[in-house]
Amino acid sequence: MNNTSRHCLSLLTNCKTLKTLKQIHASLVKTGHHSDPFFAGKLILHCAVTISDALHYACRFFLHFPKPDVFMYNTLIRGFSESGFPQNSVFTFIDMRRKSMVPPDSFSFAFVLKAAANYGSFIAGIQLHCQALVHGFDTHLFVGTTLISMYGECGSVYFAKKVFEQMLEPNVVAWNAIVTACFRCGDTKGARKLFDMMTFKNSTSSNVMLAGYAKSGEMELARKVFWEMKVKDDVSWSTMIVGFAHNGCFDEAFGYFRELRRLGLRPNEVSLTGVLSGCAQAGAFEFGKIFHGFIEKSGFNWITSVNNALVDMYARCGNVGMARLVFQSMPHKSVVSWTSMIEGLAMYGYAEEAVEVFHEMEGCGIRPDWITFVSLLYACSHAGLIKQGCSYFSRMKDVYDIEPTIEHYGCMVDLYGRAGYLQKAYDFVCQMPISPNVIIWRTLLGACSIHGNVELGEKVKERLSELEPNDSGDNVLLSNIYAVAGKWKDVATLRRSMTDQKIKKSPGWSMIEVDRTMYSFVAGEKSNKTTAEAYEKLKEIILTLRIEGGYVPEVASVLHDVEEEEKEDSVFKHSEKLAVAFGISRLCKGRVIRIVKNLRICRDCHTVMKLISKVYGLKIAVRDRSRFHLFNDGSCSCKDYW
DNA sequence: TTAGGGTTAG
Repeated sequence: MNNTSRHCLSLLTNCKTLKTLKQIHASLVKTGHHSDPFFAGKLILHCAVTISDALHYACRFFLHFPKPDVFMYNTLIRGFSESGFPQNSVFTFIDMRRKSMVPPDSFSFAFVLKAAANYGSFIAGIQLHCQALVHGFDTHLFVGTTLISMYGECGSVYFAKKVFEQMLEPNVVAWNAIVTACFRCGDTKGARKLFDMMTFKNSTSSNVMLAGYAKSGEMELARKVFWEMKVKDDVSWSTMIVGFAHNGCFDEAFGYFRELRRLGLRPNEVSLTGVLSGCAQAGAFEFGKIFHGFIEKSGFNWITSVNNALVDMYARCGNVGMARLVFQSMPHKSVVSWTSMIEGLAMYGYAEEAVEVFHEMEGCGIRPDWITFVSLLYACSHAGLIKQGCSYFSRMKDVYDIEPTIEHYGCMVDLYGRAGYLQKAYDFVCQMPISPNVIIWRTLLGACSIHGNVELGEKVKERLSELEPNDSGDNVLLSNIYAVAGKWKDVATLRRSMTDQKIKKSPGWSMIEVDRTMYSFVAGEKSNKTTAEAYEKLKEIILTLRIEGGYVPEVASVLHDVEEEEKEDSVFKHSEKLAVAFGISRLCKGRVIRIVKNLRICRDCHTVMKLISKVYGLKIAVRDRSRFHLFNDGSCSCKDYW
């Protein structure tokens, strides 16, 4: 290789943007390197794999190339697969064999099988398996392992085991692959059996077990394997931390993170995104801030995934301003960063801002993906932007060629339903090209509950009962619809049938962080000291609100047909009221009160929060199951539309 | 070629 060639190669390797890539391409043409498959292959590799928005450039270049070799084909197959177009990988593989008569090598199979695994296509996978048989690659170590992993992803542990059994001398990687496949297909016992049978294990083998147990929610078994491991690498630690966070064990996640630091080990970006995700789910703002400080100090603040997790954490912990600051200071923003910001703003009802961010994103040349549109439509539905919502729904298909998924349809049902166009929402569901799932019907039932439509509510509940007969939430929603309409007989019948079928209402809980401890309150629970303290404070607050704020309890949605006074008593037990009372009693003045709740906030609690914010001059952030409510000076950021 | 992470409608 001469100096010019070496220079071209180094330019290609360091190229980061499509613009410089085009310049390098031009210089390759000048020097005559462009028709050399080696350089052409490298060029495509960088277009397709390294630079996110340059795949189309790679395709154009590839199509005009006179005789692409197997390396070029493999690169394009890999590029399609890694950029989220797995079907195109398969088409390219077929083209390679049929049109160009280029025989595939082991890499071609490995890449294309990974693509088939990515979109979980068992049919494509089995056809590729046949091809591998024809070319004699099925017992090849690399290809065999990818086949096992593909069958695992496609849910066929039977075929995965068959491939494994036919391998002549499976190495530790193949063993790890078959254990992973068992876990993916839910065969936890099979995975354990194979793990115990392994004569040689590497650190990945144990990490596979940790990940498998963590994904099946078996954290105790994961913990056992973890502490039995002689050498724990950073993947082992991050698997545990993330595993705990995903299984709702936030204290454990934070504990393992602390232990990791106590041992003098440096956490990696995966552990950090894991703990941040834990903070986001739990609403642990103070913890989140500590991790942010650590991230700044230890230089993780240039990593996009860590910043994305920070944006999400701040948004979900009630501080969308900080989420914005982190977002603005990010050195590089991916589609996930933009989507997280849109989603964050949408949760607060700041739909106009969310739409603005979306247009800014388009202006930067970032292509939105299907999740971006879910967030954007969510923003519109939660703020009553019906026209815009409809227009983005069609824009998604017409401009970006993104096929709407059940999630997008769900947003549209919510958009119409929440705004009161119940018949339109119902017709929309009936005309959907995808068959509606429980969530779609539940969204519609929720809308019927907001707008008090008994007739449609009953019709929708019937459909829900066919799909999921024993859901407590659905029964409670219908019961509320009856209660608001004053149909106490129907309420009683429904509640009797719930008792008969042993359907229990899931209790409402709220959490609040005080002095870096998370306190949780459950509706009606009076067993401990903190709850007693909260009840005492709440009594005093309610009295103040009655005198100074003119508060009258809204008890319409209380289930039973009982006396008004009893109904009042029942709404005073709501967990978010207890949490806010506890916050007022314990937190120093001037601090924002942040509450996380598992159910939707009720109308009476919403009123109380608004009044507290005015009478006590406090800012309160309540995250309910679906969105944020920021109470300040007597009003809420949701503009009472939720 | 095997293991860990961020955004997903109610």
